[in-house]
Amino acid sequence: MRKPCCDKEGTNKGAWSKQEDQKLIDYIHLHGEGCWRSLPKAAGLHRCGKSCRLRWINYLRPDIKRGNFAPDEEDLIIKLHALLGNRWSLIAGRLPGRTDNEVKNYWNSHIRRKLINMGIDPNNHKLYQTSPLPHAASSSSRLNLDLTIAFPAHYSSSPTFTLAQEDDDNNNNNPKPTSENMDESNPTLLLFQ
DNA sequence: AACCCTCGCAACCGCCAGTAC
DNA sequence: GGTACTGGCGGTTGCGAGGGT
Repeated sequence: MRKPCCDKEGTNKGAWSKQEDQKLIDYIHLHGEGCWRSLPKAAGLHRCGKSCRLRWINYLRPDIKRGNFAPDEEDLIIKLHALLGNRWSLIAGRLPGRTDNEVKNYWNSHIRRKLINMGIDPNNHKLYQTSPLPHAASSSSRLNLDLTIAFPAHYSSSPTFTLAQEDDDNNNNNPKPTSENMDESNPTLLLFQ
């Protein structure tokens, strides 16, 4: 049996207090990131190591960009999601200052709904066969319908843009990156640099 | 004013891959 | 090669805020 990542007894859960944040920041400034399992004890925090890591990565890190996503960031997320699927950490890696959790939340709360309203299946970026909403057909007509994948029209003219892989019918809604298409040298992803 | 509902976001959970022994 | 440990990831949950009735 796998041991739990931490002793659940005596560890705090839920929202972090300012004091806890400060302890974590101070400790990482002094000792750097890493060894999350032993960090809570060393830093005097009654938290799980995983919880500390998450708090630092998603909220306390100094290089985090907070606030609304710019339109170009949103476009990039849509494009990357079409290529990579729900690989949020990879997508976030292409968005400086954004975290995987933030991108994931933004996708689920904003972009996903937006695509659905446009008649686009957010899972595979294809137009719905039968529109889930009455106005979906007219909305989708604003897109370039020549594309199998329904990217915004201004991407369709890019001569360098190619799909990582074709969707083989309905059993592959979230194409996973292969070692080949994850390669920095792959022209598919070079487009986004 | 009180209640209900929806939404956005922070945080948790469980699983998996990599690594050390 | 097998096992244990750790970090990282994606899915999901829970809570607070804000809007509507």
